[in-house]
Amino acid sequence: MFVLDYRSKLPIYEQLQTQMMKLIVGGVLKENDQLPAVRTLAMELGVNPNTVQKAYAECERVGMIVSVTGKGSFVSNPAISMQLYMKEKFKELKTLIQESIEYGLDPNIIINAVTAWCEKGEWDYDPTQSSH
Amino acid sequence: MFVLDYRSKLPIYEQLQTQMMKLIVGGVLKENDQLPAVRTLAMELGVNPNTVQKAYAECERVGMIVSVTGKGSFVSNPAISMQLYMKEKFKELKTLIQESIEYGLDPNIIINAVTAWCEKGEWDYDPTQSSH
DNA sequence: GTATTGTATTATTGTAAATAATACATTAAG
DNA sequence: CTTAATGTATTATTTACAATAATACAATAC
Repeated sequence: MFVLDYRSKLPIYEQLQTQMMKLIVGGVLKENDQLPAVRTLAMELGVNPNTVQKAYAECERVGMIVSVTGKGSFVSNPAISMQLYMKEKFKELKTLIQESIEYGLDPNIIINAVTAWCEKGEWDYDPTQSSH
Repeated sequence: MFVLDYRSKLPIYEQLQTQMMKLIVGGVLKENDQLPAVRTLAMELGVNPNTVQKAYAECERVGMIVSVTGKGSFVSNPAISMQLYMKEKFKELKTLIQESIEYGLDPNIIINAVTAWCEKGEWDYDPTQSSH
């Protein structure tokens, strides 16, 4: 269910957190689906229960899951999670674009690239190649 | 010349590296401009020479500066650095957009947002608000 | 030859992630 | 009510790495 990269600079708990959020937003995990118990998942992944708990806690903090002592952890409303995810992604996107423009990238080239990628599905489009 | 945030999660040497690359790509530093000596900059910033050296080494690794023992460190061709920067930024941008779409964001909404931001300068535009 | 510069090495310190080992709290099941 | 399973919290330890400190070496300019 989860894939960990121990060589990554990203902490394990962040990797877990990110992947879990993606599963929720991507619809793989449905509303009220029960997540593996902290100890169970820790066993499966070969990590410490505290590490899994940290990931679960962060997911709950942003409202993507709900954890209840004695019962377990459950996926909350996917629509709301999707909203959270969208907001986050658009924030990242805006920051990246602002920084790019601030340091000299041509806004029109950015629009052309994004359009080619999103509208025409031309994922091979490379704005740094003059052939376009 | 450089501003360090000691509370940041980013290591000092990465902050230095990033800021130096921006100065080069942004045209503040011209071709063949000599950078401060490792020891000098370390003194000015109140950090260890090794930390500065690490930042310089990384800038040289990607070809943005050239360091010569006994002479100093110098800005290399800004056009090439800009190319490198553009390639990197567009790679990040594509990855972010692909991931966003993969997990449900509407490609048209992305295009609209990017267009509003880049073409119209409407940095307040929020694609997650229905008022638009 | 001396000073300045970049580079390399070794040891030490500080911080944070991750682990380990428990303990406590709540819920479900019997 | 007892037991098991669950989430949560705490403390100590280990580990990794950034950063420092103190040198040493290498190449260049004067």
